[in-house]
Amino acid sequence: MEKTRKRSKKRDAILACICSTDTHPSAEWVYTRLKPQIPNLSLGTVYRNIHMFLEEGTIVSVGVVDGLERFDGNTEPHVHFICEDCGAVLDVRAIDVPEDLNHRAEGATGGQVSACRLSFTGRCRDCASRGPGKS
Amino acid sequence: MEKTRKRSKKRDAILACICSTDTHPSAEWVYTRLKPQIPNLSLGTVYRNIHMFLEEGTIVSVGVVDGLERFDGNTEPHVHFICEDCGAVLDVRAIDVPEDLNHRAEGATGGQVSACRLSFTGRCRDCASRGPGKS
DNA sequence: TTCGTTGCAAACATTTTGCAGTTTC
DNA sequence: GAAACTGCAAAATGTTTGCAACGAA
Repeated sequence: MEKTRKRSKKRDAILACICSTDTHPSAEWVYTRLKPQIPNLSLGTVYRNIHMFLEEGTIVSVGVVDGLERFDGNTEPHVHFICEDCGAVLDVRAIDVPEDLNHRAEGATGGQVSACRLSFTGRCRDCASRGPGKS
Repeated sequence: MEKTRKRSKKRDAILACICSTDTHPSAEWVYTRLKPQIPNLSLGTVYRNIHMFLEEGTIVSVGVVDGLERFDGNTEPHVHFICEDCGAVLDVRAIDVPEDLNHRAEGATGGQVSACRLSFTGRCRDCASRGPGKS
């Protein structure tokens, strides 16, 4: 018994919001951004829909940064840079994920690989240029 | 004014616990494992010390899996496999992180790279062999 | 004796969930 | 009209923190 899915304006808006930014937003970010346009939006709805998108593969999780899970509407495998200072998540287009890596990982582990994540952590250019101030 | 650090048996035990396993444990896992030997250990202490180890670079974070942050006493850069089914985090020794990647990332982003993380997600061998049952 | 460390419990922050009302088909 | 979707608030979860007692230097 499959669960039929109905359309909803809020769902459309949430997905559009995630896909129209390169900030790799968190649920709260999406909520805050949509709230002015959709005053009766609730945070629970954002979480519920994001979870749906993840399940169906429409979006992807970039991981948890400073306690907040971050998402990406770009489901193509690509490399990320995560700033430890400001929490920014940036795409690194100059480096790409080696093609055969997933297969090699399956061979090495004997498991099934569904995704590969390659990311760097450090201080982004803006934070680095603000001087060596640690935090 | 530097903060001098005093020795503590609990701290030693926590670090030893993390370094003596390849399960990439969570704070709670460490707590549960040490509790029988150290009955008056408290979870807050585990968190506090883990945070200390992270700061000084004695251990490393592997990321958040199923809402739990996981740690690794092996600070050498290496590849991980994360099972979506059972939450296991495994080392993938057959694949290694390309050497010059951090430098290339710095060049590409203009920032300072402190670490690189390469990980696969999927179903581990044990879970995969249990048949295609989704969850 | 000094100051870092700890237990304990309360505080926090993020995410999930139950339910009653609303929207979509 | 049935079933999915949503707002709301309460609950659940993982982590942090304040404070008084404790332990190492």
